[in-house]
Amino acid sequence: MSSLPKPRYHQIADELRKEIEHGRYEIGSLLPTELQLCESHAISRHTAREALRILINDRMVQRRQGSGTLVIANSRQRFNHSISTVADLLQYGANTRLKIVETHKVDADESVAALLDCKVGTPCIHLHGLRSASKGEAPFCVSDIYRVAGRDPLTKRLLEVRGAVYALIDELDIGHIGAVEQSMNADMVSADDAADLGLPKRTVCLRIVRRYFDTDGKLILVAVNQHPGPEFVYSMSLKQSR
Amino acid sequence: MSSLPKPRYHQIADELRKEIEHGRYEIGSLLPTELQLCESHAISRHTAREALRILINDRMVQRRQGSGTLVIANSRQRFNHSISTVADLLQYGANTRLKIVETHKVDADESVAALLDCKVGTPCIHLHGLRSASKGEAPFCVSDIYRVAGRDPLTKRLLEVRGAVYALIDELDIGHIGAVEQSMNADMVSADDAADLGLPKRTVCLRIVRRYFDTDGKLILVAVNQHPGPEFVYSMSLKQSR
DNA sequence: ATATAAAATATGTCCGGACAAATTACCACT
DNA sequence: AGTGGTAATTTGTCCGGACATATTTTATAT
Repeated sequence: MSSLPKPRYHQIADELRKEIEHGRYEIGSLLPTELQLCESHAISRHTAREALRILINDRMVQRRQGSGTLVIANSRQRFNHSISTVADLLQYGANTRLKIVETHKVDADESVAALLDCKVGTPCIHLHGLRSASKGEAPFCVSDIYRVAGRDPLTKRLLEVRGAVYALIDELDIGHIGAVEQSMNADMVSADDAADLGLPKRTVCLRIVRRYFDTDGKLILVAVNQHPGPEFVYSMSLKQSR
Repeated sequence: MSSLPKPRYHQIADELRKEIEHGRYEIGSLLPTELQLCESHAISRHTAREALRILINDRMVQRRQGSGTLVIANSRQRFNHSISTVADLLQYGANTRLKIVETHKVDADESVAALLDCKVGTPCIHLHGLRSASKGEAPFCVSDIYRVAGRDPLTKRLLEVRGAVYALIDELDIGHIGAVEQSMNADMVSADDAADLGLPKRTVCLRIVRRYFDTDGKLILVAVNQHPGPEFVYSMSLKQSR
């Protein structure tokens, strides 16, 4: 399927990236000019610019008219080292109580399709729950869990979930988690969720989306957690990299 | 200063973005083809493609060969903010432009005292600024920087800051950063800050508070960054611990 | 009515050109 | 040595063209 060679500009970008990573071009130094790249690689100026644009998108270089292409990082600025681990995350999950309120199959609308990286209309399962510190305590978080539906045992188990779970990943034998991608943004709690939590309608929340991947990098499920109010603070320490 | 007209492709991207935001093109629908844009705006195919590329970078559209340009979001999805080491943070700072709007001495009230871990009434300095991707672009973040005032050279340098800085830590010779503590919560943008950013009053924001410590663990300064809107997403990867 | 093949459509890759704008380098003058 | 002006260099904007590739639509066959 992808037996075709990469586009030329991709190859050149990869080459330049490697050279930067291996110290041929240090941070603060200039890459070859467009014209030099055209000459050294027998390409058009357009192709040279496309290659450099990839490095801009990687946040490895900055370009300035009249000046040149400055190296500002020596590796792709994409996903970076964790500041926490999957084990930490699983421990957090085990220390709180998730009450599953609703479970059903849905056909993915745009937002669910975006979460699960699948096509609109794909059959999915959706678990809706409330998380609290322990039984009897007021919930502090609304959780929505999504997975592409299949005929696999895990989908079946998720559809059968009732009541409270403490360690979702463990109790449902979800399998070995290879990695988790986590993203956060601020938004408003939806009207339904505000009602579930006994909150006014226009309540801000910190929304944390976690995508769980297995050891082969395949997406297992996505969990969307909404923590209402400015009082919920997510803290972490950044280490000095060495 | 920026009396020059914007490049044509920027204008067309802005126009298309507004049309998407106002519902002319719904999520899931197709934008005009390249050829249609060329005809309706009397531009070359190259310029049409540059305009659409801006919308790709905004994460508002996806393009597929043979198919067209699909709307996937109805507002700008601001770039992912992925920081997990001190070096990442310094790099991020160098890649964006902080325009210092206001600098003055204050006596710490309760909230500033809590930030700086000092007593109420302690003399402090406060820098207020706006952060944007580059000169001429709309600010996407309000920054407030605090430090306990002393007779030290750094306090003096901070009080003398004017205009734009790109790498605050480096340009002001702030010294060696040993660690950074970072916390996040969701809140509302203050009325003053909303006005600075040209936003409605009741706009949610992701507030990120960073406390910078030197290598001896002493607090250097605190920066409070407010990123308005649900479009700003902070992401990170969690690794499986070994 | 359904399946398959062919044609049309829409974006992707890559070439070339020209002029504009910003920065750097160089030179002349004080 | 410092300053100002000019020229050279480098990237940015925008035009045009051609062919390749992927998707959608249409036509044809069963």
